[in-house]
Amino acid sequence: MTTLWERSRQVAVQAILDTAVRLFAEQGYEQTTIAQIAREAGISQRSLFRYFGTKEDLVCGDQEALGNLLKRTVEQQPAEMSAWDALRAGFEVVLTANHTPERALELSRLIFDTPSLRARYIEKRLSWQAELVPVIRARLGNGPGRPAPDTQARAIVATVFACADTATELWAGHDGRLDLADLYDQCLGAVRGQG
Amino acid sequence: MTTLWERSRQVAVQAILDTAVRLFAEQGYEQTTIAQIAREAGISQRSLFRYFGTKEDLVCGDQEALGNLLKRTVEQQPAEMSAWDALRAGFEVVLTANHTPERALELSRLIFDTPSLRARYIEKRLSWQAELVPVIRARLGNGPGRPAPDTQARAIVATVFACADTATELWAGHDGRLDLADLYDQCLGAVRGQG
DNA sequence: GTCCTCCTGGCAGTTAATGCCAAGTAGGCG
DNA sequence: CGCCTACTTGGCATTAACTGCCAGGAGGAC
Repeated sequence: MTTLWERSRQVAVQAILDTAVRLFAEQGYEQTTIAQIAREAGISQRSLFRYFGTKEDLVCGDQEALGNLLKRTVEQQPAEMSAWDALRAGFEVVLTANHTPERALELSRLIFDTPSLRARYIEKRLSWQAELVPVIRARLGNGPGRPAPDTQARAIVATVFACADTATELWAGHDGRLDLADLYDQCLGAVRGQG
Repeated sequence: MTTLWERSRQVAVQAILDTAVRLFAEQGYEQTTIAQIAREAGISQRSLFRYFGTKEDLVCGDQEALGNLLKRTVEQQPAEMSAWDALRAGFEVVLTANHTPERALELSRLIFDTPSLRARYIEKRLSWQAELVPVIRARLGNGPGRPAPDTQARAIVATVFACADTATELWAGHDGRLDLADLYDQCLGAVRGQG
């Protein structure tokens, strides 16, 4: 039940999203105004702000869902798997669940080329990081002479995200011709010594 | 020559900065308007925007200088020093050059607690990263079977910044009672295996 | 049909930020 | 000292992202 509203809402969201991404690609993010997107999507400016709280959410909005997916996937990895491998597995799942590669490439380029978008994107990712820290901490063995588990977990999560980000940037810079998972492994290998 | 203008400019900048930081600490960043800062600092709103291009620059403004300092310091490390050690040395210099610890703590907390500020801070950080990549690449030995130097350099720089950020967040969370350089080493150690 | 609920659109208002122009001030020069 | 030039300052208008408020319309239960 309560389906028609939700369905038309989904349709509206998709129409707005398509319009926005098209306009951003055509004339750039900063040069595109909310008024223009609303006009071309056939919706009022006021309602657009109800669907997407901010202009940046038009690009980074569905990151929320990906964050949850990542967390759930990492949690479900076997307990004997190391923190690094569990995160790697989560990253892999998120990659395949993303969008079509073309769309993902378009969005990645938009984000990496627009400072304010990139900042916003990372801001969202920081909240995933925070949520992942306890999950990773639970997976760490408390070896002797190691830093506090919290510090350790935070550092590991931050590093994994930094490498994922770097890999994505390289991937977008090469127009998606390289394999993203490969790039991720290379980045992590460069950091952890041939990992 | 051209001293009186520069001197009074310095005075004005400092007065604005003090007013702004005080107001931010008192009532929060979002709740403080540019108009209020300008009024209390005895300057017109228009001139305030000439000194500081954006509201966020009132907090993150001098990060620019720190970025340059970091880059120069890393460049000047002996050629035989590893990329990791050179970055570590640069980080150390930046730490001591920062501000008084109290001021640094206050600013760090403000940044970490205010999403838009944190986003802006990361944006600045990303531009340092980009500038540091060629410096680090020049320092990498082209061992066999390694990833492309560019990938390697980007990954290393991103990781170092991720650890520095994590350490700063932990430091601010503990009210500055822990040693920041220690935290940085712990983070990097957790990532690189007892580094 | 009636009522209730939720969504939508318009309108006004706030805030950050930018361009423009007139007025003021420092400093060099006769 | 008086003048001219260079540069700064402040007020005004404007834009763009948001937000609150309120009237009106479209589902859905009875």
